[in-house]
Amino acid sequence: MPHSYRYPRAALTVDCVIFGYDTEDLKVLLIQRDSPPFEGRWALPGGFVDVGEPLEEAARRELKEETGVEKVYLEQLYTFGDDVKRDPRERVVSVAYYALAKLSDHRVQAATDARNAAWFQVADAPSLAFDHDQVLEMALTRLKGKVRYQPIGFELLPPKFTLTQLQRLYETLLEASLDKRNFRKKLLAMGLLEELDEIEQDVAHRAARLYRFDKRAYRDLQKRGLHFEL
Amino acid sequence: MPHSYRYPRAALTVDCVIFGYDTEDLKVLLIQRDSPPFEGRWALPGGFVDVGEPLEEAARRELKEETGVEKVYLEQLYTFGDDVKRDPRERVVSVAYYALAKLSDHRVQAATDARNAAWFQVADAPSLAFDHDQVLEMALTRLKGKVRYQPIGFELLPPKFTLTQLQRLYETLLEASLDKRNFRKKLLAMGLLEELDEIEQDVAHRAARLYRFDKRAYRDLQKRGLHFEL
DNA sequence: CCAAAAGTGTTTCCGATACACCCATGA
DNA sequence: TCATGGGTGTATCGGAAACACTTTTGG
Repeated sequence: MPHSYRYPRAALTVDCVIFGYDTEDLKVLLIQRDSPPFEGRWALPGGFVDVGEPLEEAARRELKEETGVEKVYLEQLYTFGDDVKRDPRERVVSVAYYALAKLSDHRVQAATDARNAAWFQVADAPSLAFDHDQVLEMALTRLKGKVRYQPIGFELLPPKFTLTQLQRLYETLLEASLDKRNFRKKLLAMGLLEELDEIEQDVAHRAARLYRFDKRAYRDLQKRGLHFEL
Repeated sequence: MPHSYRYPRAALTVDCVIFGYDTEDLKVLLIQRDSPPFEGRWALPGGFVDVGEPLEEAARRELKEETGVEKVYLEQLYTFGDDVKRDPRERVVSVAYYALAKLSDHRVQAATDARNAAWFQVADAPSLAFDHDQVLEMALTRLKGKVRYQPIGFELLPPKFTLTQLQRLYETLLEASLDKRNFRKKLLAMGLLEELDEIEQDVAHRAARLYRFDKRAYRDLQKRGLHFEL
């Protein structure tokens, strides 16, 4: 026990809510705890922050160690530290992040690690360890809110996608059905979609054109002070 | 040095960006540091979180101790911990909050405490200690964004205010000039303003009617799933 | 009576919404 | 040839924006 301080200190952790999307449903990646407290319960991936480690780096490290997920969109969500007993062992303050992963890239990883990891439909996720239910709920609220005015939805889709896939994603996130023609008109009018000379493969009907999100155009849009919306 | 841990731990602090509004300008309350590091420099009020203390409680305590401000609207902003050298002494992770204060209630306090405290115009605040410039900037961005879709502007005004005062506040926050008739139409149409049978006093022209923000009506609005906007 | 701000409606315009049919492809 | 989804245009509606003069009050 070599590290001593004048006053007691809280432990500092990071937790990650990793969202994925699966042509139908919004999913979240959970790990099953292999030790107390809450042994056997599902929880958000996360762990202790090293004293010399930037917060976001800690979040990415834990993400990779526990689930194999890397190189994802990651954003700080909220810091949970109002309930001093949220961890039964001692005072733990946790900085929560949420991540958006392209499910296609991360299908296999789930079962590879020492810990048991699995994608759950957000709608029927089990009751989680610690206050992680609350963290998940906040992440979901944030995602649903943010998707309206920032083009983060694209982080959940493969790099090349059809307009119908994009529309389904928005319909899932916004919990609303959208008009196909109006949706296309709006999205294409923004000029943020690059129309590719490719079409989807292996479908049992007319193949749809593929598009790619144009990051450069979005940055230009931002510079001109304009906003993405709906 | 009675408190020992297996691994070294970061120190945990809270910092507060306290905004006030003064019929003209947006202000921020700063304190002058009386000890190193950054002795003499202006900084955001804040300090260490006690191990048994909820985060928000720590923020309110520091706010009161250092500036006398209490009972304000307070909301978590962001947790700063990516730069491991943001405090030159050791690793410090800081949970930042922002507060909205009615300047009228807090005019005197500024100079009362042991530390030197003062309201600065946000536009010409001095360069701050630590990474507090960055914290202030983020708080400002958040305030400007949030004011559009949540009725938090009222927290900056006295309980009874005129429509012109409210409009000036929004013009300041949004950095835009608004049409008087359209502004009034819109705000009154929301039904969130309670029209009082009082008028402002001691003005050298026709006295304006006073209004009060109707919290109950807002809660009802929220329950019906509707949003405040602009 | 003058200065200063309060208060008040209507028209115009643009973006949001509603809506239905033909086309291409693989089975 | 049939089932499945892809792709397309127009008319209507409603809220946002533009816009100027009269009223009240104190000095």
